[in-house]
Amino acid sequence: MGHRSRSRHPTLFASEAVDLPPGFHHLPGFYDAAGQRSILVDIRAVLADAPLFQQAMPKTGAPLSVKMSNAGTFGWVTDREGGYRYQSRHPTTGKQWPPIPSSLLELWKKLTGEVIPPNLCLINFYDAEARLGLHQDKGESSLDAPVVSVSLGDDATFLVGGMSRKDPVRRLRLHSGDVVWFGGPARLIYHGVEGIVPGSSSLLTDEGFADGGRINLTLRRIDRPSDEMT
DNA sequence: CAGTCCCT
DNA sequence: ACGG
Repeated sequence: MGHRSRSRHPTLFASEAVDLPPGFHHLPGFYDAAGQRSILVDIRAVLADAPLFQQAMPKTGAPLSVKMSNAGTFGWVTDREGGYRYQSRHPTTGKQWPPIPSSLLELWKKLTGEVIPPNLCLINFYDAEARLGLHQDKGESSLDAPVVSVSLGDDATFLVGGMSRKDPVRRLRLHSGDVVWFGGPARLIYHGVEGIVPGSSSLLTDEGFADGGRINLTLRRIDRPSDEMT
């Protein structure tokens, strides 16, 4: 530790200053190590009650590589027969989703200033092979409310597009403890996850997730469940 | 169209 | 571009 070796290469600063779309916010290092562990403990308890499960695309039945679960009044669910929808019960256990941990409700209020709390927390688990193609978070009735996202565990290459599928896409490296949120003009922006960097964080393995990986939490507000939304 | 596959 |  004898000398300062931090790079001050100008292009590094330039790449950090990537201009993101209006309404899209990246807060690197929002949670310190203790804060990350605290949320992960909450999520581990949620998952004990509402285990991760494999979802599938509407009509084709193509499986999603990201394993998911939910907390809140509603959860995001998709399968071949029913398509994208919000429902109050876990598809395999039949139980209602556990409540959203208070730490995440506080984050939502602190960040967005929204008076109405989120009622859906989607839990996404990425193993070494998991990806999530470019998509829009639509279907929610409340497009006024933003989407808030917390990254835990391994780094991810996040894709930030535009309002059209063919708009140019930026890559954004997300680290454990980062928070991203988007609303207003960015609420329907195309986004996705190109992949993770396996083994880049020890948070999950330290907290008992044997194989590591990445957990992402997304908070939203929806007004009602739905049978299908494409 | 939150999927996979294949091509310039 | 595809098929569902």
